[in-house]
Amino acid sequence: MVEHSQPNTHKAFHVGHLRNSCLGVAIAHILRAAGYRVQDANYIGDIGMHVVKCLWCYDRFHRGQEPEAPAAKGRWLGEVYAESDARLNFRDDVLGFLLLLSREDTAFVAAIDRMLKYLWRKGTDGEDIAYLLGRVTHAQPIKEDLLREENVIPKFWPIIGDQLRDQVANPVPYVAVDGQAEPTMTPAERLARWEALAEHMDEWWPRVPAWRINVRDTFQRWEGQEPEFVRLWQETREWSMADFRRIFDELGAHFDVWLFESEVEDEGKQIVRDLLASGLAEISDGLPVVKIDEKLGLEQETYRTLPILRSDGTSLYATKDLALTRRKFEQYGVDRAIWVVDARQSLYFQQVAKILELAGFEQAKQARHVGYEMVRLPEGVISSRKGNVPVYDDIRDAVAARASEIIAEKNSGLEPERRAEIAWQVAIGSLKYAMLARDNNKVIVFDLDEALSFDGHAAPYIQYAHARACRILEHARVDDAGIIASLAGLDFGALQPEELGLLQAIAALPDEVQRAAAEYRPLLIASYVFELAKRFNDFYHACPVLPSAEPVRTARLALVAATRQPLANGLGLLGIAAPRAM
RNA sequence: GCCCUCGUAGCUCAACGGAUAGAGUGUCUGGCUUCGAACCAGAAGGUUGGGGGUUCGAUUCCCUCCGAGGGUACCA
Repeated sequence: MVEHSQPNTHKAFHVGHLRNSCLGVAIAHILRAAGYRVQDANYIGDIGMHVVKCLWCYDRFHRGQEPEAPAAKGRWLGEVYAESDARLNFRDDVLGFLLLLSREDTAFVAAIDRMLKYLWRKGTDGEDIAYLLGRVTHAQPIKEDLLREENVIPKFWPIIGDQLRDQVANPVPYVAVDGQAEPTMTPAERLARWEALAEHMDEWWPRVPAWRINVRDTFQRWEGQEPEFVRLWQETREWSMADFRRIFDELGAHFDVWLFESEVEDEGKQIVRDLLASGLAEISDGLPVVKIDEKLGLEQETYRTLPILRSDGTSLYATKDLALTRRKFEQYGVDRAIWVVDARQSLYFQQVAKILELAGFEQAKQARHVGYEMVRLPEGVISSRKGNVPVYDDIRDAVAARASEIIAEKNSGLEPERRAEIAWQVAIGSLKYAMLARDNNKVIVFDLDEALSFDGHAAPYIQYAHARACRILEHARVDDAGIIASLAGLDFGALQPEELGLLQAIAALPDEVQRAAAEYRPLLIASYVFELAKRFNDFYHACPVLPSAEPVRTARLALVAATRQPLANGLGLLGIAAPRAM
């Protein structure tokens, strides 16, 4: 069983999720091709803190404001989630920004220092000003609970803005200072960030603590299964699910099993009770945990300690994964369970498997985590705080539009319907290839401009080779049966190096599949199909097929047919379509 | 502190201990009257982060240092 995709409802499906789905789909295909019986499992994060935050924000600020069109609701809900996060983290964001300024900008520190001293002399909010002053000049974090007057930051905020505006208006060339980190933001970016925070400063800052309490209360509404809340959860969850079903359909991701976090909570809590009863788990500072190293008698920190339930009795990801992992082996009868989840959770999955093993569930040894690194943008990490989350739908639209444009330009004879279909295959293929032609343990730098270019090492190169092979066979008016009938008497005459190279590439597929399956590395197939397409191009340019005299013509036609098939098959393993024309 | 991953051409990436470390992209030069130019040919671009070691042979394995990212008890 390959568990992959795992999107969270009430959140946007972005380019990071895309890598996971592409990897999961490809790994499942490759394992099947290697001879295994495989089940694809999706695990929807339909409950948890993120859902509670989103629903709190919806209920409190946006009830009834959702768009009419059903197709637009999922995305809108994701925006509400992002807003809830921004509201609840507002103070942390503000203080984090101040810390960044005080660390990176000596001019800022000097100016703020002067202004604060001035205010202090005037006797304004004396102790808080002294505290802020100390923190800023020493580039130390400001702790909000050490502030005497709660609203000192909102009062202080315009002063910071004045300074930042001044820095933008009177730019000073940047001079590197030894031992000091390079600034991560330009003065203009700092000002923009300040303005974004300033917009909500007076309204949000004072309310953050109350909001946090509200969210905790909202969590209890879920735990208590309050009917009105459950209804709201079901309704909004479906908005996201409708989106997901469409996206997975577009990506060619089909699932044999749909798992939901909301469905394994009770089972998970039961396991926690069992673990506590058996003495494997214990309550430490009020928190149910398993001290794994201690139970294993390990001196060296290895598996550490895993909390398996919140101290208030609500469930954690771990609570549910313990139940789910057992269920995969017992209820679904699998003999190997694979988690395709990003590499940050690698320790966590080792912990889950080890706890089950300690509890006597031997099959947990056959649970494997296939990790992969994150997707970044050329300008940096994807972060909802920075507002640079590339939503899947937007990327897909951009790539599809570009594909359509290029097809119209290069193959104007195609009827519009066919063009639309092929544009789609090229666009999705391009995106998928960008996600798969990189090893699992490498960070992907996703550059939309690069994804929009269909030249070179990319899916369209391979799809194009396939389309040309198809066209040759079409011109020759031969089908597979005709090719097969001719095989016995093939005569290449003097075999050309390009023909030999192509033959070798064709023959390499089975070994590549086995290796890719053993190592869970679709990259090997991605490299293979590119290499095969390149060999085909070499052959194509060096060895005319249709104009050749018999018996070479028939032999080369067979070679074209024998290339077309593994090209299509290899692309298929990656979940990429192989159009017959482009 | 401890653990994991990464560091290869300007940029994005390959390379199952094995030949002169390869592609793409970008730059420069050429090729459509020829099965489709989303292609092809050529030029230029490298102390594989530094230093040790194992080996007939190291980008690959081991040690060490440097740099980047991530994880490390109530996020997922």
